[in-house]
Amino acid sequence: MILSRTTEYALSVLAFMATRNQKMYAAELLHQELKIPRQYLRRLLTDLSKKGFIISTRGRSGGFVFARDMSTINIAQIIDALEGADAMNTCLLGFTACIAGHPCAMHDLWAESRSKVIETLTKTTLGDLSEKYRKDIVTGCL
Amino acid sequence: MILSRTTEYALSVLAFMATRNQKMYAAELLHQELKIPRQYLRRLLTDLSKKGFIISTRGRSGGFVFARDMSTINIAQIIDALEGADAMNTCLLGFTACIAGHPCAMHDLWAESRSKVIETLTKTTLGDLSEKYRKDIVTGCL
DNA sequence: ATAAATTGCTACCTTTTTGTAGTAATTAAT
DNA sequence: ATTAATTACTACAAAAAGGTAGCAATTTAT
Ligand code: FES
Ligand code: FES
Repeated sequence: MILSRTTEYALSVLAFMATRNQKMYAAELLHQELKIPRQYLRRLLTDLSKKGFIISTRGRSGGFVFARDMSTINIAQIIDALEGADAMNTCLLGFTACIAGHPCAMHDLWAESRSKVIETLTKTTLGDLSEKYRKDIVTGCL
Repeated sequence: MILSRTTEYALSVLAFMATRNQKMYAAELLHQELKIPRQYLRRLLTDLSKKGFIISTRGRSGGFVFARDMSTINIAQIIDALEGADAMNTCLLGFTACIAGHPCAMHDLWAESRSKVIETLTKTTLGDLSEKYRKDIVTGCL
């Protein structure tokens, strides 16, 4: 399962904004480009602005802009903001705590894989995605 | 989020059965040991037996036994059976397909991390967990 | 001023996931 | 045979996630 649909939406939106070289994005545009349900997306965008990733401006010609430089926003931060700080630090076998001092039978192997994933997500910023897009490395839907 | 609660329950149950050296396990025992809601667990156990991981026997002194040798059941198989075959092969940005020929901006990095996780989960069997437990490497709840 | 284009908010609806209750079927012990 | 211990099944309830609708507030263009 990995991520909730809402989190995927958030990543999708922010990655889209990062790769297109446009200052402001209206919800309606994002809705049309990314096919995320209109009203649900509106709520998500408000949420993302409350969480400090983007800034909203109301009124005609309003929309959403990044709140800080894209290179300071990494993927792990976005996931954490939407799924809760340590949604990734859970025990694979579903025990309440996943701590090295009290490991389940999967702990060592799992903790290692997991930390690699987190490392990758942490070192990748929206700025990196932007660069990739400009270098035409990406041919997909985004 | 990573796994649904139900999948965690399944892993927890099967890992428990693998580590204790007992032939048959009644639902009631598993419920008490693992604190999984009684009726929900019952349904899950029936499901796991339909999926070929365990075999159920009804009646007095009935319960659940492994359907095949523990060393032939790996963690990835269990996850796949509960979450759907390629729940792990999704695009991190939520696009419908995640295929190398049509990559999104996250694809390369993500695909690499992901395949390492899958490799770990695939090469770890319930037999491995059992051994670990017997070597007292595990001190946790399991 | 007025209208148009936008976000903010609230209330509701639908679907999926998780959890509960009760009854039927099966087996073993007595 | 009867009872006790177990799984199987069905239907429902509660909670969480995802989605919809409509109106209020704000800003810009005219
Ligand atoms: S305790 Fe289970 S993965 Fe860490
Ligand atoms: S296409 Fe997005 S991760 Fe593969």
